[in-house]
Amino acid sequence: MTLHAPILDWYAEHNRDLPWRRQEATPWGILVSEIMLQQTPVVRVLPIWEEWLARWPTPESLAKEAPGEAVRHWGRLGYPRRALNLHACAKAITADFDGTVPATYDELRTLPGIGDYTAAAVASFAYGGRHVVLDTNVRRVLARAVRGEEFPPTATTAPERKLAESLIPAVDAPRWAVAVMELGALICTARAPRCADCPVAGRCQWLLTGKPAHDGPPRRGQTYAGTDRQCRGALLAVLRDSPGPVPKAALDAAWSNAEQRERALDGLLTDGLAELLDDDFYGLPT
DNA sequence: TAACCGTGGAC
DNA sequence: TGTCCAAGGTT
Repeated sequence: MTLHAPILDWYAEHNRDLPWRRQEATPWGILVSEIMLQQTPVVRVLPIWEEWLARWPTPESLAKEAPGEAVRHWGRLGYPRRALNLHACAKAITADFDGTVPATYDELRTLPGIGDYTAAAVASFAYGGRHVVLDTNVRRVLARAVRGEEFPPTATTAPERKLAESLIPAVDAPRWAVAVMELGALICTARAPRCADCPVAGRCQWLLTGKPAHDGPPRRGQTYAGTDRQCRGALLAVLRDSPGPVPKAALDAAWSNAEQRERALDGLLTDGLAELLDDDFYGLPT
């Protein structure tokens, strides 16, 4: 009934050669990758990660920069507060950890923007720690293979955590974690799983019971067009694409709905993603 | 707890 | 074409 050997064997043959998985990857590079990968596909992260590590190869090098530079080079990766978080991580690592990315889960959790998953991932992948690494891929694989359900619960539950904990092998826990994640990313996908290519198809409870459809509450999909988020993105793009501060009129031209525009701008200022400078000019945080 | 926080590709 | 979703975190 064990899933380990088939999944580990499958991973050995089919894993992607991602730069943050290579031997020469540093803990800092791995931390940067994990934050960039939050809710963001690998293919979009790759070029930004390469540029980022070339520009800021250490926490100290990023800590010297204005936070706005981190936001600028974040480009269009999305959720730009992650760029601020990464900059704040760099400053905290430099000030409190002597420039070295901390190795323990608890220390990592003290850093901004690092929650349960990211702390476990960095402690595992950068330092070889033994942790429950529970991301959306792992949750989906376990939901299907073990629980026989198409999708995991909306929020992570104690039984899920307990199950994942029980499956961590005695040796090389990080390899197991990355292998299950990779299986979820490449084979056991959300939309159209490639069960024909799955190494545990013969022991997947969901497949063996006829792939029953998800019967829980509908998975809420949020529209994006016309939302405050889209408006914030449009305003921030103006700031990001300008080498210096821009007049308020430049922001006004980027979004027609004035009420929404002002609300979004206030949000950006509150979040520290933008600053009001002299003469009604706005810019990235300095 | 559920809403909020960007963006673009796949279907 | 619009919907779904991608290595989550914070409030």
